[in-house]
Amino acid sequence: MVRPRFAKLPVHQQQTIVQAALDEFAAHGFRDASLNRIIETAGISKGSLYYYFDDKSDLFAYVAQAGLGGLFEKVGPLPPLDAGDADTFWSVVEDYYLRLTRALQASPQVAALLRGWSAAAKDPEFQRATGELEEASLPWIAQALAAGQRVGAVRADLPDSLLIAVTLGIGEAMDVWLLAQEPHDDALPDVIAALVDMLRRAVGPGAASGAPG
Amino acid sequence: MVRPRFAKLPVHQQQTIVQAALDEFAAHGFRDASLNRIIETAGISKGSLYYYFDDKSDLFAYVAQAGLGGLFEKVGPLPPLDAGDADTFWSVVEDYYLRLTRALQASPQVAALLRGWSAAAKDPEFQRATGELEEASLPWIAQALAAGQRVGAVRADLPDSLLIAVTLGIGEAMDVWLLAQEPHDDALPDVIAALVDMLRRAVGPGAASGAPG
DNA sequence: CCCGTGTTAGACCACCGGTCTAAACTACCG
DNA sequence: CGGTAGTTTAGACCGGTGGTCTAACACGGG
Repeated sequence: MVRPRFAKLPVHQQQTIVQAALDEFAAHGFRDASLNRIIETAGISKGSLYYYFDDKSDLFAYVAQAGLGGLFEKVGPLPPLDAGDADTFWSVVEDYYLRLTRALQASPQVAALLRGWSAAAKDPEFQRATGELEEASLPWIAQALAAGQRVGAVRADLPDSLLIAVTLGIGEAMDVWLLAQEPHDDALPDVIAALVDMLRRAVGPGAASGAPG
Repeated sequence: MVRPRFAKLPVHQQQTIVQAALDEFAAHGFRDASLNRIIETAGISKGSLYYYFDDKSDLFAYVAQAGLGGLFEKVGPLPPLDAGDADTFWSVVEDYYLRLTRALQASPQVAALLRGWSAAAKDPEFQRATGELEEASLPWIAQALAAGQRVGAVRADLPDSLLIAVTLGIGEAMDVWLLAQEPHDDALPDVIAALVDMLRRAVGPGAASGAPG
């Protein structure tokens, strides 16, 4: 995190570097991205890169943060989730998820970046750098679930950590599956609805099981 | 796949190599495992290793196959899933999942191996070597889902690929969460029941949603 | 002019997975 | 027993990686 220096660079040079890194990370993922290729594309030396960034993870974190920032700027903030009843909660989730998906489809490089993220997320050194981002998103999801519980849209009979884990797991499965599909834009709302409904079934209240607990 | 040669080695030397590789892969995952450390631990030269195995992935595939073989030997084969009704299907799944989890808890190294597997599964070169194993397990899950659909235990209104993706996602989330918990062995059945119930809610038939489609 | 500070270039390091060749070992055959 | 063909081993070597370090450069102020 030596980025104060980086901010003092001329903007177009910042953009050159960030763009080169984004290209490389999006194309090859975190681990297979090559710093040598990045500096070659950006036209800077290795010394300069390490003058502005701590290491590879730091660079990735910066690029990812920039990408995510642009994304959420387009999507807008998440509306309050506990303003209505359970149905409202889930329709807000569905709507927001749809907008997020559309934004991601419009920014395929950012989407590729995030895909590579989950692929490398187990790397401990990688976690250290992106920890802030993940710590920012994990309570985010915890808060959403808590809001859901407040309006009776999310079950409260299981540990929070389990609900979070399953939500993340389903979310990742959805993302992977969505990315593998061709984007039939007109069919997307129905698909998203089905996906969110699956999540609702899993983490919503009410039993689907016929077997006695 | 040069392993015919490997089979001709004295058994204890095979074990030495496989054990060294298992230790390394379990400790560091696929990508961060070092062949140099493996050959140092096993006391062989790099030339020898590459005389018996094509490359890193090949070695991993062999070790993983051995580990999985031992695991399923302990757990036994999956009972037929389409012999009864929907409740039977899900109770068989639950029972088998419980046994698998217990076996994994008894073989933490194999568990670590599998964890590292899913982490590196996106690596294309890695896929090539473990392709046989994955191709053996992926239709496995597809067949299980198909059997569930036959007895009305699994919904049929969504694409198979989506059901598979979500099942895998929930499964991985369960695994991750289970691994993060201390193994209270007596509470495990209830936990597994809750997890399988979540899966059943998501991919089972019947609507949990109150919102109109 | 000179100096100090901020910046850059790129040689260098240890390590990686993988290749290759020459030596060593083994086994068979005359 | 000697020679030889085939198998196995050792480890130097290759291009690449992320990361370090130092010497040079640019440049503003006294």
